[in-house]
Amino acid sequence: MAMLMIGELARRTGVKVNTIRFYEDIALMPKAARTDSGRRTYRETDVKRLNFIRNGRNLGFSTEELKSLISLSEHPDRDCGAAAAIARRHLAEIEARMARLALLRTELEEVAANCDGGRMADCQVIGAIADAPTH
Amino acid sequence: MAMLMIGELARRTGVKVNTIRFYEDIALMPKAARTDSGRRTYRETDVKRLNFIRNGRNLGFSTEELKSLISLSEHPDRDCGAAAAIARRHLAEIEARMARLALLRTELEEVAANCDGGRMADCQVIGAIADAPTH
DNA sequence: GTACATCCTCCAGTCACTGGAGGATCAAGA
DNA sequence: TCTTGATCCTCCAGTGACTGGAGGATGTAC
Repeated sequence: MAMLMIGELARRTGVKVNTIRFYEDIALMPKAARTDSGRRTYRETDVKRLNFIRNGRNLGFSTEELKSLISLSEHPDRDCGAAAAIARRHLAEIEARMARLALLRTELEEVAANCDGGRMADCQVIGAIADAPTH
Repeated sequence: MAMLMIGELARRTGVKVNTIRFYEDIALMPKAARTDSGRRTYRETDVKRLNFIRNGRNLGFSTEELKSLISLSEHPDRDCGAAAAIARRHLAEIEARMARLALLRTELEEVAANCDGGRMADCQVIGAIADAPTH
């Protein structure tokens, strides 16, 4: 089983070198083994874990959520309800964000629509923001 | 015309005291006049400006965008096309974010749907994230 | 006089990185 | 053996938009 240097791990996963080191700092990745001269070395399990992390981040999970999910997955005999709960909570957040953005878009469309390039003094954009509904 | 202390300005606009000071630091609000003992004082124009800022932030404009909009609005004879451009660019960003979130929701629904509380070893959530499509 | 609210400045923390300085190590070629 | 260039190391500052707190000064009401 070949050892990888951090640059090779970065290439294989698409995660930047600095980011991998950062993940080690916050304990999202385990402390890497080192060569005699102090360079980090990695194995296939690290490639898998980092891919999991990258995918999770792409799905919008926070690093803390990913820590929980990884820690859960390391106890194969436990109940997986906790993992499902994290995913569902996350989904609810996304739905809330989408709803908020949809509202925002409607308001902004009104703001943006009414400007036809007159003088600033009559600018609908400024006026619309000044009078925007309070949230 | 009455002078306001920072706490009263905060109460009137719903913007926190610390945040008002922060806005002054980044020059989104002008440097406030001070009393002899060094306390900030505000006038009605500051209430209006801060309301504009709060509304703009609620609409998702960045502080830099708001600086531009305010600076534009201080030149009433200029063309308002620049203000409209900021609003339209912002709208486009929001639409892009919404599209991205919609994709994400679909993927997450799949992740979350398949878990019925079995053992972690068979957990669909973990598996689905591990195999998530690469972006 | 004293209690309490409010104000001040300065600083650290949030989240998830990113980029760079300054220096060590490694492999390959001349 | 020497040098070049790539890669690695640690440490630190910056991003955006605040938030919260320490420690101390000031203002007001009783």
